[in-house]
Amino acid sequence: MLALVDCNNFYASCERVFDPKLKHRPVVVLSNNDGCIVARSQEAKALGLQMGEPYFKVKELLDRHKVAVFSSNYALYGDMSQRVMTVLQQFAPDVEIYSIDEAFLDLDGFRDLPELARTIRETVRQWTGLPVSVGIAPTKTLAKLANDTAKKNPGYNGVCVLDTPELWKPLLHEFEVGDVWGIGPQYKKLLNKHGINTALQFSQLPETWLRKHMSVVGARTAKELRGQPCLELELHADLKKGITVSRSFGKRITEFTELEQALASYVSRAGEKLRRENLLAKHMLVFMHTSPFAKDAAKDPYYAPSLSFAMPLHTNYTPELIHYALRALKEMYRPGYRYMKCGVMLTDLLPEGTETLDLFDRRDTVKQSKLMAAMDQVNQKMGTRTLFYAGAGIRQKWSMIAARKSPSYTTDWQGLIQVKAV
DNA sequence: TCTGGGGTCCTAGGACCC
DNA sequence: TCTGGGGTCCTAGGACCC
Repeated sequence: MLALVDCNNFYASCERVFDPKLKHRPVVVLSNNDGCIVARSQEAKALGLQMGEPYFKVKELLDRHKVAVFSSNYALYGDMSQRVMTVLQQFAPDVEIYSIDEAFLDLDGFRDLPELARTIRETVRQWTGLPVSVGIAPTKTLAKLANDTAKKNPGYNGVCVLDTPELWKPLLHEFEVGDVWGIGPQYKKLLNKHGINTALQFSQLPETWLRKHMSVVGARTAKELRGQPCLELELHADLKKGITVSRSFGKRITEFTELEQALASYVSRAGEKLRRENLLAKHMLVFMHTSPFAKDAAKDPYYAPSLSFAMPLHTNYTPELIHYALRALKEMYRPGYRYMKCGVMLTDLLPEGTETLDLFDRRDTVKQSKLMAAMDQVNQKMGTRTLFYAGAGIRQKWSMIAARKSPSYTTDWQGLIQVKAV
């Protein structure tokens, strides 16, 4: 048996932990650049606010209902996530951290699963302040479904155990096929067209049909709904395939030098990520684009070039990465466009020390990694951008908007919560 | 008029996830 | 004026090889 433990409205709940005044107030958290809504408290959902809804479109509604609005604070959410995972690891030896707010637990050999599920839920609540839901079933897909059921139906008190077909079959019959894990909007449309509306109907489709229309992935999902495990618990993350850093700008950019600064700082971030995981990259993709939402396409045309190339040698040395990225940028840049976003993707990754040595490699890689290590250390200790490349710009006029960010209560001394006796 | 077959590697695009 | 960011997996089709 597997458990899926999932934090309820994770980002919104994190904000609430440190500000009790928010307890019964609707809360929403915005994406980068305060662009759209990415998390909603229960009360905010009840107001009809949708996931992914652009902020500017619902601003008035938010004001009217006195909704508490936050820019996203990833330092806070990341730290709270770690706390939750640490608690979960006390309950089971094998835990797969699936995302920032959910984990699968291997419960083989455990007895009285409903009682265990309630204990997990209460302990996380008590030790971190965060509400979670627990779903238990023999496969990941069913555990997801159980979790979803526990979350959406108050009668379950946040816990749902589906350990026999007699328990899950009636639920499958009630469950919308589009809400099944692994079935997105496209497949939902296709399935509905063929008269498949419930998870139960889907789970009974013939293998050949599934393979033909939804590939092996769809066939696996159906099997999992029948209680046949196809997806293993992934206990050790395998080698990363790629690292991407991209951002929308706080305002449109037209100048080459500003693009250069933005790209250089994203590439620096990508370099940090590589080094943190002791990886080297060989391949680079640089991309940029103007707004796809432009009202007047004649005045504000869409332009979205990208350049993908192999670097001569594997590297994680930021100046080298910046060099190739800026060269690509220069090649793609056309004046007269209003750029909205750019980014870099590094692929062909290899753990440090496993790359083949090149006879003609003239780089002093020892010196380079010492320099990078020193820089990373300073930035980790003193805050990001304590040390940075001048090419990334000293005054970043294009940087992101985060007008409503809460303090980083748990990771920054300045953000430490203050309690006053009166 | 008929125009092989099978393998591998790469890329682009489409689907999904949080 | 204002629409996020970072991933994974699968398949089809083209290039190339023998």
